[in-house]
Amino acid sequence: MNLQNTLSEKVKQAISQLYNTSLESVEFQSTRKEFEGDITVVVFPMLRVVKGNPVQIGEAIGEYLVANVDVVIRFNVVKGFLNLVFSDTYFVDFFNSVSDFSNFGKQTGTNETYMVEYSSPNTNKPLHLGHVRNILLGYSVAEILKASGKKAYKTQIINDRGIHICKSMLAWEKFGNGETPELSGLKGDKLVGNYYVKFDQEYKKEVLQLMAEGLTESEAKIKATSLVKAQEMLRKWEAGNKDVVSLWKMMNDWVYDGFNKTYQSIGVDFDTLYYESNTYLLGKEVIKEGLQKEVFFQKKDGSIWCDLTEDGLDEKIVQRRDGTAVYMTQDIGTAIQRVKDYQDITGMIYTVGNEQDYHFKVLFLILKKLGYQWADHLYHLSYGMVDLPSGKMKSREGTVVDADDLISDMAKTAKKISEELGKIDDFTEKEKEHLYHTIGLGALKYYILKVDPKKRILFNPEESVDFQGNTGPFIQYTYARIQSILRKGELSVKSSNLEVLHPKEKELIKQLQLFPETIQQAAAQYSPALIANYTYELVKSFNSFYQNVSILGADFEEEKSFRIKLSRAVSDVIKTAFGLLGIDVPERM
RNA sequence: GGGCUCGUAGCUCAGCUGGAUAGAGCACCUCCCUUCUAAGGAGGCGGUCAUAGGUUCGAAUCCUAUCGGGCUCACCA
Repeated sequence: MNLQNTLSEKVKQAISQLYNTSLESVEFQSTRKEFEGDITVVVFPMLRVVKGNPVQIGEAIGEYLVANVDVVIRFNVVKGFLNLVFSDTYFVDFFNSVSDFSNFGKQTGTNETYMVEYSSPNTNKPLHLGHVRNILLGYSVAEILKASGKKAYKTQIINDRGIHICKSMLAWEKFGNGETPELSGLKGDKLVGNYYVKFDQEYKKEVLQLMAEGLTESEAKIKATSLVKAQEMLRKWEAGNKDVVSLWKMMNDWVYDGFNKTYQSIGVDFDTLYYESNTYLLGKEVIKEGLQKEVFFQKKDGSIWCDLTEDGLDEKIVQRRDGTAVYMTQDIGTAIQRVKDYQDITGMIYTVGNEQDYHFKVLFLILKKLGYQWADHLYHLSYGMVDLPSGKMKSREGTVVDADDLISDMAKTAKKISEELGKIDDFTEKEKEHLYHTIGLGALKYYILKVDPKKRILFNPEESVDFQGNTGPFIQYTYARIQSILRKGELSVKSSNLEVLHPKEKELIKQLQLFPETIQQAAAQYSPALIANYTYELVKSFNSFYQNVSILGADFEEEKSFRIKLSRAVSDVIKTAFGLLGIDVPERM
């Protein structure tokens, strides 16, 4: 039982003894820094059951708590706020009770298992900044779930099939002259992406040509030869045409090779993969089943629908009149397939942009109507677009920010700043490159993850490489500084029995105490931002401590030892927290 | 037009289930490197929490309306 629950019980006792009525719950909040105290009881809500002056009630409860709870040593009442002061030994005891902070805050073992889907790119072009936000969010949420005691499978569904890849294939056949990643030295995804662009250029030319010949724009767009050929190619693919399929395999393999390099560079991974080419036909049996269960209904023309008007939504088609599946059908089938593949799944998280909010609302509702228990634990991890100061990113207009370029740019900036500071001149070139990558990536990841996923991000390249204040590198830097302290101050292991703490020490310990709770909250809300902001607060507390009390030069051995241990605890928590965000921390920088 | 979502300092963002005088960072100004990494610290400047109503002891937070930005309303994926 934690202290807050104990206090809550004691306050209820106080109320029943002093006023002879019972209280349902007690409201706590952290004490504002301009007042003395470690936690605050809000008296106002009690006025419903206890008649009287809030200040007097506060005083009475305060006296009761000081008399009956050891850790409460003083109190003061301001208006309706009862501020309680804890003894320093309470904080020392808490600190000593954790022998090792390296896994502090992480829970193990509940029986919940989530499948977290993220990234899920199309295979016709390289990953860009939009994917980066998706990837960072998905990976981080999976890590946070694991830290909160749940099991998580990371997956992605690779959209490897469809007209888009056929376009790249067609352009490669026509203009490629047998170019391969090996021959050209290009990353596979970049190479395939180039042909997609090539296709679009050709296509546009043809459309203009046709319009010059007198067709309307919409006619021309349909009749352009390139497009017709691409559609033909897709039909051949669906029919299993050997040549088309083998070309498709070859080019997709190039792309996977490129994607894997990018994933590796970002530092994310997957436990299992799904390919649309294997899943796009799933779901049709479920439609039959749903018809029987009357979850769906059939219109006169033969098309099949789900009526969601009672739930405030529209009717949604799940099968075309020609009997073919739509996107929704596929998603229904894939969800069910996943639970067949991994039978311990209790819920699923889909990391997909907010333009699909409606789609997922409908999908989840349909799955629920079909009666799957796990349908109650589906979550659309929806996130806003990433815009540039110049406006939206559009792949066709070439205004996208390429993921690989972005990462290397961030590393370059890190290099520039590091070189100016000159603290790592003794590093080897290889060590330096590694560090620049760590810092640049840390800046990028933190910049994106600290923002609430729902909000759109205005990606300002200059700001994202800011290394001061609430940024990844600043936190990494603090971590590195602590490692330096630990290297210099040999740690005497004797336990500390200090009875008096410096206010800054107390502040730090309070901050550390919040970590487990923060992880749980972040997991419940699927919010890496919560972890990011917590870490920043912790670092600020540490810096304030660091600047205001001497660590290595403490007067007594015991004090010195305590402060070094405290610093180590802070760095352990930073490392854990950043691990949840997928950010590495360097030993030196 | 219907639905969803966002609107907090000049800029980028926090603000937990309603609670005390709304918080950080950047930018601008003042101090602090002979001491453990100054990518730092201490302080100052800066707000009608989009607007108007409502709910109550109390609203940035909840409700309603309005304004503004974004997304979405395909037998596309």
